[in-house]
Amino acid sequence: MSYMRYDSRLSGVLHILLHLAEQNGPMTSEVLARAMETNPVVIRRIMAGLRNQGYVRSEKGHGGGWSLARDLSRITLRDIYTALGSPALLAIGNRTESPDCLVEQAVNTALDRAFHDAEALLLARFGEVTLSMLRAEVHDRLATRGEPYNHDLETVHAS
Amino acid sequence: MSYMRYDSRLSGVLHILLHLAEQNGPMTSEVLARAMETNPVVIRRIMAGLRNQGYVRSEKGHGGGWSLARDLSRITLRDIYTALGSPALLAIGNRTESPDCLVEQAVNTALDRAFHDAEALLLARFGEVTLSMLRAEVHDRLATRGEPYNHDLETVHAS
DNA sequence: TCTCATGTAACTCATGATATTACATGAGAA
DNA sequence: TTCTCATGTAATATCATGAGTTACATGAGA
Repeated sequence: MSYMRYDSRLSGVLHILLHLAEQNGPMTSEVLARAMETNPVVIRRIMAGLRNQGYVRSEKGHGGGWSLARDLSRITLRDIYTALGSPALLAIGNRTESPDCLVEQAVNTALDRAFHDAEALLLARFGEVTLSMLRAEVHDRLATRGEPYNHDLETVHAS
Repeated sequence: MSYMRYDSRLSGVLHILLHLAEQNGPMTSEVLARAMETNPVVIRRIMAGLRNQGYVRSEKGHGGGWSLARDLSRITLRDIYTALGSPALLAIGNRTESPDCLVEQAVNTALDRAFHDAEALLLARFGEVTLSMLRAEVHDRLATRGEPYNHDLETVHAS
């Protein structure tokens, strides 16, 4: 498997949650991992965080797996981002935290302003979008295409 | 040396350029590397890019080193960012580029909008700030403090 | 009690950024 | 000319991190 230069967990988790929403029963880490082309343990690790925040449920044993614990209209992208532990948003930053050098202080101040505003913008955008909006968009696209309804994860993500 | 979780080259280079501006003659990679707590070769690699874009000059031999090749008022943070090869700004991104799955398409579209706007904001901010503005800020801070003038890199960055 | 599924610790592996080594090139001083 | 200083750059090594993997424990249902 090739490695990402950036963190794609948010993208991956949203994908999983939307598939769960179109599903009757729970889905196993095994199945989700195949679809996401990763390892079941990785799925469990990520989903464990969401479960602790009350977004999903997990059940052991026969017929067990992962399912949604809350209505999609009450979950924003920002909620999920936070539930993932608020990973770093920016790939660039200052060389040092609180330098003695005045020159460096000036550089840091200028860059920090820009960094802070960009992060605030991202978070604000994330906060405006609920998962139910994304689901609606999926249904719109399906309707536009006029294709038969198929949300089945195994079929869609067949390798 | 401890490692950064993000790219701090922009921050480092700006710092170097502002110190060069307060300097009479050229400064060697050796001296700059000590101040930036890195290796002279790293300095040369980074500065080589800036030289090719016409922002700095390098001279070999006795009395050689790095010096500015353009007025600070004609260099924006964005210029330097670009000269560094426009490194990635965001630390998060989509799992896949152009997925077949409609659900993933919807997720990507939503996230991409936010990502794009945040990047545009950052670049716009970078474009508004010239290095001469930063130098002015340094001088303001010095004046406010009422301290004696000292831009000497070796002194300020004494370990 | 057997199987399935999650829970989690421990470990391995791949990658990319940075650092280091080594040597070539060119400029000025002696 | 020759010595020293400084950049130019290829090749290599190091290190932090994220992701993947293995192994085994726990608990639920058939």
